[in-house]
This record gives sequence, C-alpha cells and structure tokens, in this order.
Amino acid sequence: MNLDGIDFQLFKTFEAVLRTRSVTAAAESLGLSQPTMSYGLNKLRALLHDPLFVRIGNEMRPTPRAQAVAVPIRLILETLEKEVLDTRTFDPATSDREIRFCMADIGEMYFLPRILRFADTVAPNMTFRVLSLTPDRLEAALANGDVDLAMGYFPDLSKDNFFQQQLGTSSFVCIARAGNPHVGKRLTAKRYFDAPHIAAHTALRSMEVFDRSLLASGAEQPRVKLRVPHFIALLGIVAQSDLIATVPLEAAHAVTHASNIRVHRLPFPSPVFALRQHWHRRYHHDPVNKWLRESMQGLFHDLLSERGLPSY
DNA sequence: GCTCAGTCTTCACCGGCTTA
DNA sequence: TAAGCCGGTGAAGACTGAGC
Repeated sequence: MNLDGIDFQLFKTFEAVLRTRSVTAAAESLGLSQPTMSYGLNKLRALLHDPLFVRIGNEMRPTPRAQAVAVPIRLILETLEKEVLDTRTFDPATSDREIRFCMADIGEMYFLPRILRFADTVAPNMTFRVLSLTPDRLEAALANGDVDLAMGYFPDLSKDNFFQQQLGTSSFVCIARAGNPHVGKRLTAKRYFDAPHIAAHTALRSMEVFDRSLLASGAEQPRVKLRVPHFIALLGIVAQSDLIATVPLEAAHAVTHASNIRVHRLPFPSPVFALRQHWHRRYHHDPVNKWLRESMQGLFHDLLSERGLPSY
C-alpha cells in the first residue's frame, strides 16, 4: 500500500456518505455539488477496489469493506483535526504540561522558588522537572524536546541551532561561616589568598569565568584545599569549617538566610558574566516555549539587573 | 405495469494551477 | 504562453421504490 492518489478530501467524502447514507445529503453537508460528491466517491472506489456503498432503495448502504475502513478513516480525520490542524494557542491556566529546565544546582536554588510562586498564580496545573546534564547531552536534550529551557551560564550553547536571551548579569562574592578566623572583620586580599578554599567547579560552570579572570590578571591563585561536585555539599562544609568559597552572587542570595554563613565582597574587582536562557531553534515558534521564555524574561530580567549584594 | 419523484452516474465544460 | 491536470458545476440520462 502506498499513499499515491490519497486525498484527505476523499476521506471526508467517505465519512459524509457513511453518516448521511446519501450522496446528495453528503454533498450538502460538505457544501459541494452532488456530482462532485459522486466523482469523489468513485475515486475512492477505484483506490480501495470496492464499491464501498451500494444503493438499496433510497439508501446508500456501506459494503463490508466500507464498514471495515470506517473506524480507521474516522481516526485519521480526528487526528488531523485535533493534532495537525488545531491552531488553538497555548493556555497556561489550563495546561497540565510538564516543563523541563536544565540548571546548575545554584539555578535550582535561585530560580525555582520564584518560578514556582509564579506558576501557582498563572499555571496551577503545570508540573516542573529540573535536569542536570553534561554540555553534549544538554544540546541533544534541547534539540529533541527533552529539555524546554536551559537557564544560567551555558557557554557551550552558542551554536547556530540555539537561540539565547540574556536575563541579566552576575558577579562573584565570597562566603564563609560567621567567626571564620581567616576572614576577620573585613576580607582583605591577603586574607582571601591565605585562606583555605573549597570549590564546586563541576556544578558551577560560571566559575570558569572567575578562574580565567584571575589567571589573566596575573594574581595568585586561591589555595583550594577541597573540591566537591555539589554546591549543596559546599554550603554545608563552609557552614561548619574554616574553609571559604568564591561563588556567584546568586549562590550568595540563596544562602543569605542560612544560619551562620556570611557573604563578603571580594577584595578585588569581580569579573562579570551573563546569565541567559537558551532554547533550540526547533522550538522557537512553539507556543509553550514562547510563553515560557517570555515569562522567564519578565520574571528575572529586572531582578537580575537591579539587585545588588545581599545585606550582611 | 405505468408513472412519478428522488437519487446516482456520466458527460461536457470551465477555471485555476503547474510545468515545460 | 500553451498544454495538461484536477476539481468543480450543470445538464441529461439511468436507476430505484412508492403509489395508483
């Protein structure tokens, strides 16, 4: 079986004759003339090698072949109408779609609470999932729709297939537990570089910007005593040890309320990096993706561009 | 069995679109 | 630009069942 000669109008012809049991009535229901209906029916008869309908009295009765194909043809028409030709716009108020983000764990702490509060009011039935993926897997996930939006610092997603929009800029600060003897009353450059550091570079891609900046300035490198893969672990260790950490400002925002962690300005000018949202060009015109991007832009643009260092 | 009304099929033609 | 294709229409003829 091939699709040569298949015209979906013929399926509508079939469905109308089946429904009305009359070529004339079917023609009227489709707004066509009776000969056109008859012509279409004959084409379908030739295609399916069956008379499909035979006249018995004043009724066109379906043949067994017509009865057999009635259900699949109806399914085809319904699928076309509902899933191909349906151009209704996306309505977040009624949608129960799952939105999938890719963020570093810093993003989860900083972006998600605000996203959830926003969703409670405008998209109450939506659910959310956050994935943490390597750059190559993220690229594929955005391309095939497994991830809707990547938010944060993703320098690898600058290829032609991806769109990006800057949400704001960020910089770096230092965090240490209250009373950390390496910090003292004010964090000086000497204290910063003498202190033992903890780093979570795997989780925080943006730290690459900080490292490159420090290298380019010719300054000495911080003494990293411990490297951990997760930002959450870093927080716990900073809170309970004399290690200090350099983290993006968003991370500092996220831990402002933590019991004994204090945020300090760096004792030298901090490099600045862009926080962006990234999406694949396949989904550039997708109503859901479009709504999501515009919402995130509205939600975070002012916040990221206007906020300063948290009070401490 | 004839007539009539309703319906279907076929034919001729028209107009729009594509292609050489 | 002309030819060919395709989907459409109107007209005419054929078919069928109901009524007499």
